[in-house]
Amino acid sequence: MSGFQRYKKILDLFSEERSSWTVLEISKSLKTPSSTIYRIVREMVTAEFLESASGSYFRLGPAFIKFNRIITFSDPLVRAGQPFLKKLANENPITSVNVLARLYGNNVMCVADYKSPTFKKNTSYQRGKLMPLIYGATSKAIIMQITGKRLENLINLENFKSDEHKTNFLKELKNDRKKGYCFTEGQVDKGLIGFAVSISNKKLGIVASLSSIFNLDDFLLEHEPIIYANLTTYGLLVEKYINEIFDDIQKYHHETNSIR
Amino acid sequence: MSGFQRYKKILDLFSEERSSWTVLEISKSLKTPSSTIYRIVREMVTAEFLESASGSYFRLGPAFIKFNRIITFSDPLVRAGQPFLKKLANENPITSVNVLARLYGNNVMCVADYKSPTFKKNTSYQRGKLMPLIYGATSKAIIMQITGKRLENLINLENFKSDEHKTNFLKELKNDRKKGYCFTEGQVDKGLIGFAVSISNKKLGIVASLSSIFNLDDFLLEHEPIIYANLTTYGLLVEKYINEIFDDIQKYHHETNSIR
DNA sequence: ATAAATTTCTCATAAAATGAGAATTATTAA
DNA sequence: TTAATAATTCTCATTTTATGAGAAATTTAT
Repeated sequence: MSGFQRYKKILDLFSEERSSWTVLEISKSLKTPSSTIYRIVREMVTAEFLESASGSYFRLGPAFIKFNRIITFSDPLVRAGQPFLKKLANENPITSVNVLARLYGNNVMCVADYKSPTFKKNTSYQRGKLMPLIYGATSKAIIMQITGKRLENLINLENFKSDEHKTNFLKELKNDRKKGYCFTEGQVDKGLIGFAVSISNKKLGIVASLSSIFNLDDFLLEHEPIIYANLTTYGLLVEKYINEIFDDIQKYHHETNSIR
Repeated sequence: MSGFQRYKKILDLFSEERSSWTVLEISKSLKTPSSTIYRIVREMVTAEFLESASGSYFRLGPAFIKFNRIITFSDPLVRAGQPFLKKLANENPITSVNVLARLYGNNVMCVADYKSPTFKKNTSYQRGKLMPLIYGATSKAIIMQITGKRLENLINLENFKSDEHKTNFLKELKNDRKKGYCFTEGQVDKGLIGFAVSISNKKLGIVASLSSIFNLDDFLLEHEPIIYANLTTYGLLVEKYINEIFDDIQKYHHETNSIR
């Protein structure tokens, strides 16, 4: 264990299911002497990446809330897209969950979501949640932007049920790429359907998607054109705003650099 | 620079105002050779605490979104209080921002907020935001729970305008402690007033507050009793739920320990 | 295609992390 | 309160890792 890994390994123990750990538990889990873990944990508490809770338990610290906030208020994709999610929800013909997701390393992560107040079911689409790479329209509208070697690498990390499954997936991807949008049914959550369009910005290295998720029960065929129209319109708007934000950032850096 | 500090110092450069940095900029700013920074940044990108953006810029990475999510879904205070903020907003006689904040190290941080849809002004009360320790009802309802040496230490970190200011603050604190709630006017944002009650849980080491912020212009004296009644009721409810969550956690750890 | 900027690599040296166990401090129970 | 136990910090010799200067390679811009 060395470098940042030393700290990362500890943080990675914390999850929704298990959000507090004692030093001894960490020590056992990582097979590392407790005197070492005590030292490391103390460091991380000082840095506010962990905080000591009751008993001798430790929890994730406030640093994550702080930095998350900075991202929310400065990430180009979130800044550009967040305000449109609610509008999209309001203009959709039926109650929906609307999601901005992007490729982060080898994962798709939801970075912003807005659920209509009337949407009842709990969904897997929530900010911060990692999504499966090969299931759901949200992810497909992201993967379909990737080609060549990069696509191959990503795909190879996934567990397909069979070779046929894989071939089919790639075929669908090609089709979706032509159509410019994705549709899936029940791939992530039972009883839900998803529609998605791609969002990207080369200069900022953003590979993302905008999607609307509906209850299958609410859905009628006549809704489809409106849904696609909405997604396409807002998708383009988001891209436009990302560009504007990019220009702002450029300008800002230019200024601060010339001042220096 | 050693240990976690090495990484923390880099992360601390990132802010809402300046959310992307090049290695060279970091290197200059921290007065550390760029070959060293390149190595460290690479590590952090691998760990998803940073991500490379356009040009040669780096941004905060997805790890923060992920861990923030884990906190949101597992932090006892957030879990217990979040669902009540909207209810509180709906029951308040006038449009409001409702806030859960807690003491984190030597800072007060907002950990959840709900703004009535009709509330127009932008406020400083947003999840993840660090609040001034000695201004605003939100913070006072937190500080007033602290006594003795700990209070002295906290207070000594603050810049009071004068000795009188400090004495007054401590006097007010005593008063508020007796009354059981706090009120301030325009201390954090001009034109806004705040009401707050304390929330705490010794076993979990939580020192927090629940507060409602209103436009001064909307406020009438007759609203006051309702506001206090709401805050008190919901404050107690939140504490009750924190206790229940605590019991759940205890039970969970008991189970996982005995299985092991 | 060339120049410039960015990033990685190498390696000797300096610095820091490690872990066993002792010492101290908190917590719990009698 | 006291005794017992658990949690945390400390110490230090040893091992491991980080450092930084500059060369080399790669990427990006002209």
